[in-house]
Amino acid sequence: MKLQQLRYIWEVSQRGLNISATAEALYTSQPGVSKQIRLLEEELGVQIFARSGKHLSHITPAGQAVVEMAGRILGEVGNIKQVAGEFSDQRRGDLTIATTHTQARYKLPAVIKSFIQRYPEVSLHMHQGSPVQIAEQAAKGEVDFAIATEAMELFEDIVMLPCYHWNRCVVVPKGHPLTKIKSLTLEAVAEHPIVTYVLGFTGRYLLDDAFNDAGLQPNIVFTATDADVIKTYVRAGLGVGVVAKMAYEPELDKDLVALDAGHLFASSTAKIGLRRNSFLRTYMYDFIELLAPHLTRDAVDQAMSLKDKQEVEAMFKEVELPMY
Amino acid sequence: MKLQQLRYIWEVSQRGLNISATAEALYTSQPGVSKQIRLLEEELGVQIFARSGKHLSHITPAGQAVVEMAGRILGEVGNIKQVAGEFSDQRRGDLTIATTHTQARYKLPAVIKSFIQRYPEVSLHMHQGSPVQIAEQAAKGEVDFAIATEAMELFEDIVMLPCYHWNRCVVVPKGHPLTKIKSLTLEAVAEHPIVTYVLGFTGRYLLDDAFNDAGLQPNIVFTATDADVIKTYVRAGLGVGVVAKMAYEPELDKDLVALDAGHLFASSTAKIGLRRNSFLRTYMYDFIELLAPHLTRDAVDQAMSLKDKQEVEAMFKEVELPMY
DNA sequence: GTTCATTACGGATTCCGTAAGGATG
DNA sequence: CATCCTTACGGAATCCGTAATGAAC
Repeated sequence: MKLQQLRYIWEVSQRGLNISATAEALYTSQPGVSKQIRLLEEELGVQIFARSGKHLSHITPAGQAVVEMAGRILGEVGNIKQVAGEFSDQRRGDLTIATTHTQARYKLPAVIKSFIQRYPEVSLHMHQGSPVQIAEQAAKGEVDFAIATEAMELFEDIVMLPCYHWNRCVVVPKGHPLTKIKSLTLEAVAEHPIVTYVLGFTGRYLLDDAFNDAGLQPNIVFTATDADVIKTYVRAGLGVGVVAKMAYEPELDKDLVALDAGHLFASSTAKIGLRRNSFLRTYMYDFIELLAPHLTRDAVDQAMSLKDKQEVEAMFKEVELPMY
Repeated sequence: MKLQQLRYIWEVSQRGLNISATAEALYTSQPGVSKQIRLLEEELGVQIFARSGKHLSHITPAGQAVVEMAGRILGEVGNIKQVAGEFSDQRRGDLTIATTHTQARYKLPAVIKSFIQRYPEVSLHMHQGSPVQIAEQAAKGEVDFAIATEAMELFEDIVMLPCYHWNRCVVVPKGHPLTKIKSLTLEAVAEHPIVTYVLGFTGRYLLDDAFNDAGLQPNIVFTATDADVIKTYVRAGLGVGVVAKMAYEPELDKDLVALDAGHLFASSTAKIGLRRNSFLRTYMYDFIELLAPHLTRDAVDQAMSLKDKQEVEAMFKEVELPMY
């Protein structure tokens, strides 16, 4: 049995049982992968993948179990490398973060600026994607962190730590009728066409909930995955925008007015997702603490050692998170 | 990084940092081991073992962490093999048990007889040793089970499941003065020279405790690690024997008399020790259940998933174990 | 002086990539 | 017919064992 064979079956299982795609992703030849898998199956005396003719059709029950254990092994191998890196040079290494537009664009720049000042030799990689993609990458160990507001609860292997709350504002062009009202209400907002996030992004569902609960049927004329696009269409006069408050930048958005809507919608919580049982480098702990000062090294370690998500939630129940 | 390299550093760390001994134990050449370790260290960029000249002097902190993770990886590799064996043929495989003389000689024969009837194709290996050796073998994964009365609590990675209680009897030659008393007391026993187990074996410490608590100073003239030897010296007239009740065999020991001493000493509990996180074959579950009927597959799985020994103890608190 | 780890080197094995073949949908 | 897995084969890299060297206790 070889580590590479385990890596092959793991990757194949993660890529829809496609050996060709796996070989390409691992920068090797496809017959090589095919052969090593076969060798492993022979050594173990069980089929891992069921073939229909020359195509892989599904994973056998035995394969299911083996692949799962292979995943754990590969995780530990990654940990060994991390530990080795940590001991060989505290200041060097890689940090790979997957996050959504909202975080990448409005919240993370400041954090990253501090971080690269402190760790100039760590090479930083950012992956942007949808909440589901992000969480998946973290669950598979492709990235060190996932930072998002939603979807991370879908993966069992992820520990989610709450970072901060945030809420929304309504952005309108200067002089818009809504700027004339003294206190903003859902009813007032619902009278105008609305431009906001796509479902599954940036807490969109909380917005729908609020209107539903108030018995209102808002006219959502346009949805986008990020606030930059939304603001563009608000400028074009398509409607009023509902975006994260932190997406309003006074400097750049002088032509728009932001009306606080924190009292209209339930607040969302941005979380950082870490793969369970992963070893964290010192600079990773420091990054987390820069992002969310209450997440000290000790707090992170403690949360990672808990068994289920409910215990983690309970652990942070009393903590006062900042609101943006 | 290769699995063999991990196996090498793991074995070296377990064998007092002796590469030669490790190479021999793994049936390979010592320069080969030396080289692979060096290659791994180069790849990881950290020293795992500190050298003083040409001797390994100690494990570095980094090495400590790496070796620990290597151990987990090797454990999972073993599990993969077990799973594969389970799926390829339910009836074939290996079962390796480490146990003490008392269990091997008096309790296990019946269990094993049933077992080999049910699983004639499983090849059975028994390792006999001291309680500490046994527990260590189980902790390292060298054997599937450890069965003993003591010492297993010393290893963090072992889950101990209580199997049955047992207590002691006093064996004397026919016609011995003790056979004349109507109810046996500690005081009566203490008046004679005693032959019993050595410390660390078969609950010897409970025997000392009982005499101490009664303020008695017994005259222990001979100790052995097993009851066969003890009985031999009782026959020779050296003294009265204190042995496990199950060690008295009416058929074979017709020349001796066993006097029940269950009321004089606290009872001991024989336990089976399993390595945490290990995958068990179906026949292993069946073996355990033959040994201790209350340890069903579900009960074992449940106990294995518990975090610490105290929880396991609590789980079996209410269970009535047989007494031998 | 014995034990023990490293270096050097040659043979065998293993691994990997290219090219060709056959099955599937 | 395009996709995809398997087999076949040759070159390269790796691994392993023997022998020799050198340091430590």
